[in-house]
Amino acid sequence: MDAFNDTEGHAPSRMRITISDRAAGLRTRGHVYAALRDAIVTAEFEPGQRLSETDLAERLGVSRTPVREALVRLRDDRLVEIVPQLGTYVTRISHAAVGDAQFVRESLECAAVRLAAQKASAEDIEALHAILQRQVEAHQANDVARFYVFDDELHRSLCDLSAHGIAWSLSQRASGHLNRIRRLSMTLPAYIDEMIDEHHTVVGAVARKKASEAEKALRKHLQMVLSFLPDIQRSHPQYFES
Amino acid sequence: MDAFNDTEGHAPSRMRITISDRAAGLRTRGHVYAALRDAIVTAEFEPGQRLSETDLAERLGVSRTPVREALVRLRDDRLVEIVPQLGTYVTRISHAAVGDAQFVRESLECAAVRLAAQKASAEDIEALHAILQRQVEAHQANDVARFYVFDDELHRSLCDLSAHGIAWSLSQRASGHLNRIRRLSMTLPAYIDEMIDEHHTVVGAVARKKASEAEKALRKHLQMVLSFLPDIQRSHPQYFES
DNA sequence: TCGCGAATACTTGTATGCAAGCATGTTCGG
DNA sequence: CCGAACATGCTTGCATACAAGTATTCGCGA
Repeated sequence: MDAFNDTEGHAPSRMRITISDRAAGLRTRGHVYAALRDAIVTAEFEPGQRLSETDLAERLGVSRTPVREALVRLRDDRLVEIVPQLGTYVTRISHAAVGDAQFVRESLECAAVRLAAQKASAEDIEALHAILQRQVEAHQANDVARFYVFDDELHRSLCDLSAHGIAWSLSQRASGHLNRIRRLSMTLPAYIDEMIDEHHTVVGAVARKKASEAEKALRKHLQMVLSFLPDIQRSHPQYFES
Repeated sequence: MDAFNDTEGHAPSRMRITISDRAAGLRTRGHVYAALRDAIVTAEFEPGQRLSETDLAERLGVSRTPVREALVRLRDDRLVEIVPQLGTYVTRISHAAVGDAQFVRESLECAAVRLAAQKASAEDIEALHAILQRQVEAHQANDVARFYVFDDELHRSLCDLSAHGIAWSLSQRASGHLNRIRRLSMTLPAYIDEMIDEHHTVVGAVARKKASEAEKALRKHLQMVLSFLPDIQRSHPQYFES
């Protein structure tokens, strides 16, 4: 469960880890993985960019060993490609990888929301509405970053309610390519109102314990991310492969 | 995609890697991960057993570095628990982990089989039937190991037909606890006839392009593994936690 | 004989050194 | 002037050494 918890740092998205951080907490490995993943997902490390273990180790103030372990995990996430004796590269966004991530996310989260609709208690529904409310406030404050924080929190809560929190862990772990698109599209907040509507639809269906309705609404909602793809590919063609 | 390909060695399940293997292929890392995972899933390394990086490195004829990387991946698989400055332990089988694995497998494979039913060509169906045939022959020859090899092959083929081979990769990656139960139950071949029947039902539904039927049949089939759980827990109570 | 303390032998986490291989730049030859 | 071969500097893969911490065990004292 906490296999992925390390990675979703809501941290201020800074990649340079201060010496004090290292001295204080000794969980350097988790920090390195989180920092690198965040840097890749936010496109601070651009798709296609070449990474150097030595360089990363220096910039992070650690040795190559924890950097290597983090890169191996990121390879499992399909976010980097390690070519022996040649180099490590940030993967370019591919339609196949995006499609796979979308498939995994739909499969797991839709299955989870069905269970959530069956199991959710009144307090659970209350908590979901609270998250929705805070997300609306973030939108009104024009705070896009916070908006997406609560977006994640809502989806995670839905998975947790299914009693299979692993759905969210695996979904996030597999959604590296999708999240890159999502982050890149943060400058295109055209559909935000629509997203909020869809969130209300999903939570409403869960509250009324309509599993199939909730699944259908969530699936439609998840597929909206894909609508960003053409725009992103147009504005950042060098980030995509072939 | 090949992130997990390393691990599913149909290899003769031997854990000691010969020197020649090491000198010849330089993919020691994949070998180490595959060997350790196989040893855990086959209960050669028993649940609860303490592992030592140094010991494993000696037995495998490599250094601690590739062993460590393999153990980190196995930690993501929830097959080992690494306690800093204390030791690395093979996780005991827990109902929660089994339930999570079952949830993931059902979600991904059932979603995949729906797509498979829609996309499968005549040749694809033919290939599926061929696998079924060979599995029946393995059963008639009383070769339980081969039976399970073709079982995996069938499930993998169904996922591949969905054009999302990642479904099988992630499913297997997440099914460590389930596979341990399956391996332990290889001495209880009571339901094998039933399994074959269910396989035919699934493939038949796919052939007739009945997505919902295929999904329903596959779900029922997947849930049968859980019926092994009480027996296994009775015969190996020390493998389970709490 | 029992109890407590200190030393020891382990563990993992990290850092560093060495080996093998590829790419590029430079230099020498035609 | 152009081309090819060689040397250099980079990369990752692996091995090893050091550091920090814990459990156990052995020895000593009451």
